[in-house]
Amino acid sequence: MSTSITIKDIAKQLNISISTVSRALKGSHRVNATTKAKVMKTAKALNYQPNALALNLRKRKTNTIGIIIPGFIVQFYSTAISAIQDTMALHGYNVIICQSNESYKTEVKNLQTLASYRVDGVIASVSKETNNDEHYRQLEHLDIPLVFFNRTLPQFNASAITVDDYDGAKTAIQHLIESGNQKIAIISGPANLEIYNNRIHGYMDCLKNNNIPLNDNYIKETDLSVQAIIDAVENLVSLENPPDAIFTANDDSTFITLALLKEKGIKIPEEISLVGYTSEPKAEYVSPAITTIEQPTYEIGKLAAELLIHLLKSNSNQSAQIKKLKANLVVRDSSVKNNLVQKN
Amino acid sequence: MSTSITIKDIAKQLNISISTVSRALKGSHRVNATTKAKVMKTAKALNYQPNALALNLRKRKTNTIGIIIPGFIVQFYSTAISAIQDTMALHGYNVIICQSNESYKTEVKNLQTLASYRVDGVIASVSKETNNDEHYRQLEHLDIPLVFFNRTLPQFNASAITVDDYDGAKTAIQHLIESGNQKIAIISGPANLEIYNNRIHGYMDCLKNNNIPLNDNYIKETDLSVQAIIDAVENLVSLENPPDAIFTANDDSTFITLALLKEKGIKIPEEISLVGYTSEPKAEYVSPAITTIEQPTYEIGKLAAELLIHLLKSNSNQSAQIKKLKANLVVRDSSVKNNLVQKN
DNA sequence: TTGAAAGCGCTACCAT
DNA sequence: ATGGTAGCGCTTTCAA
Repeated sequence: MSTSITIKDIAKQLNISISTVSRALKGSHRVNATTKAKVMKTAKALNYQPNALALNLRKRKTNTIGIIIPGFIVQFYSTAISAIQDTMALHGYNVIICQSNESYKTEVKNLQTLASYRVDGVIASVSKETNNDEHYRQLEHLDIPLVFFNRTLPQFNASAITVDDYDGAKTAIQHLIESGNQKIAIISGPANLEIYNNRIHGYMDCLKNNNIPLNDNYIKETDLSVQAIIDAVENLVSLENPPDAIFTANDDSTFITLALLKEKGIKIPEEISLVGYTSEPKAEYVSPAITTIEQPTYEIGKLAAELLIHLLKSNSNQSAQIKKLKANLVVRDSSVKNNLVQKN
Repeated sequence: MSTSITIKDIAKQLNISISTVSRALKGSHRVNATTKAKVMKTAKALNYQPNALALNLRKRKTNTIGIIIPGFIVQFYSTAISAIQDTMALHGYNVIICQSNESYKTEVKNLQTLASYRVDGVIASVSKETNNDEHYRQLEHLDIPLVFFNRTLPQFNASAITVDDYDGAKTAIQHLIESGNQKIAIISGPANLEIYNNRIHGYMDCLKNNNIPLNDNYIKETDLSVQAIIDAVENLVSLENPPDAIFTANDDSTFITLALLKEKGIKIPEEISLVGYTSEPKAEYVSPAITTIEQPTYEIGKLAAELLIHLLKSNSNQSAQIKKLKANLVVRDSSVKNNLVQKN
C-alpha cells in the first residue's frame, strides 16, 4: 500500500535514532562512517525517497522556483525556460513550470499553486488577458521574490527583464521607411500588455520623427486571436488607401498575415512589405523569408534567473530592477522591394 | 516580516481554536456562520495563504500531478499540455510541468523533484536520450501512477497514450508509392524511442508489401540533431542512385530537410517528394506546403489525463493500459508530382 | 557520536 | 458548535 518509507523505518530497521538517520542521509560529518554506510545501504534497500513536503515545511525553504508562462506555442518560451533552468541548476534550484494558457483565471490559479507550495521565487510572463496585479502582490506577503520576463505589467513596479520593444519597433519602422515605404500599418496586441504598448509607441514615434502623419486606420490593436488578426488584415487590404507595408507585432500575427496576403495573391514585398516581431526560426523558412526583429531569447531567460538569484540571496526588500535588452533587425526577403517595382 | 500568516495567527487574533479556524476555512458546515464569517474576514485581512506543504504532508495527497516533457520546441507539447490541464482541472487537480530538455540526466532529476513533492500522478514523454526505466520504476514504490504519452519506453510496461506510428508511417509511404515514387528514403530518430522504431518498421513493411526492395542507404537513423539531419540529407542527395522521395519522421528533420533541398536547388516535389511526420501548423505555410502525417494532439493529452484520472481513482494496481490513436495523412504540395495541386 | 524532543502548518479524531 | 491534541516526515537544538 501507500506506506512510503520514511527515515523512521530506516531507524527502526537499524535500531538507531531517527536523528542519526537524518544526519547520515544528509552526509553529516558528525556521524560514524560505519553507521552512515549502513544507513545508506538500508535506505537504498528499502527504496527510501525523501519527502520534500516535510523537509520544506520544516526548513521553510523549498529550493524550488516557479515559472509562469502564457503558453508554449512560441519557440521563445521554450528557449527562455531552458536558460532559466540551466542558470537555476547552477545554484541548486529546481524549477517547476505552470502554463496559464493566456488565461487570467488560470494564471491566478497557477500563482496560487506556486504560492501554496512556498516556492522560493517566481519568474513570470503575464497572460494577454491580465491587467491587474492583485495576485502578484500576494507574493509580497509571503516574501517570495518575483521577476517578470518579456511581458510585464506596466503599473506594477516589479523587477523585470524585458526587451526594448520601443526601440525594436522603431528599428523596424525605420527600416521600412528607408526601404521606400510611407504607408505603414501595425498589427499589435493589446496595449494593456506593456510590450505591445511599447511597440505601438515605437511605431508612432518613428513615423513622427520621419514626418509621416499617423493614420488611425493603419493602427490595429487586436487581442491576438486568429479571428482578430484576420479581421485586421482584411480591413487593411480593403482600405481605399491600403498600406504598402505591415509591421506585425507578434509571432502569430506575422504568420497569419503572411498566409492571408499570399492567399489573396498580394505580392510580398512588391505590393505590401512585411516585418514581424518574432524569434520563430520559421521566419527564415517561409516564402518569402520574413524580415524580423529578433529577441535575445536565451539571454532574457538567463538574466531573469540571475536577477532572481540575486533577490533570493539579498533577503532585504530591494527596489525593483528592470533591465532592457536590445532586439536586432534581421533583414530578409519580405521587406526588400524589387527595384523594378519601386514606388515613389 | 517573513513570518507568514498561519491559521494559528487567525485563531489567536479571534481567540478561538485552530480547529475551528481550519474548519471555517474549509467551509465546513459544522461551524457557526458568524464564526465562519469572522474567520474569513480575518484571513483576508491578514493575507493568509494556505500552506500546501503542511496540508499535503498531513493529507498524504497533493491534488497535483506532474508532467515531464522533453522540450517545448514543438507545437505538439503545447497543445497536449493544454489538453492535460483542461482535463485535470475538471477533476480538481493542479498541474506542474518539468522540461527535461531532451536530457536523460535532467529527466531523472525532474522525476526526483516530482516524486519528492509527492505528486499524485505523473504524465511523461521521455527524452530522446532515455533508454532505461529505473527512474520511472521508483514511482511504483511510492504508488504514484504513471502514464506515458507520445514517447514511451518499449521495454517498460506502463500505461500509455500513443499514436499508431507504425500505421502512420505506412500510410505516408503508401501515399508516396501511389504518387509514383519507388526510391523512398526515411530520415528517422533513434530507434531506442519506440515511436521512431515503429515509424521505421512501418516504412519497411510498406515497401515490402509493395514488393519494393529495401535499400539500406535510404534508411537514416539519426539522433535528430541538426548536424545529423544535415549529414543524412547530404548523404542521400549525393548517392549514385539518390531517392525520389524522403519521409522525415519528426518535426525538425522535416523543416531542415526542406530548407536544405531548397538551398541545393532541388525541386520539390518534382525531383524529390517530401512527406513529414509532424503537427506543426507551419507545414502548411512553408513553400511548398508539406504533406504530413498529423497526430491528434489535443486528443492525446486529453486521453492521457483521463487515463491517469482513472488510475488515480482505482487505487488498485492495475495492469498497464495502452491506447493507440490513428494519425492522418494530409496531402499538400510537397508530394504531388503532377500539375494538379491538391489541398486538404 | 548518538538520542530525545520540539515543532514546521495543518487536519481529523475525540471530547465536551 | 467548539476545543484539545496527536501526528504527517523531517531537521535541529539540547543533552548525554
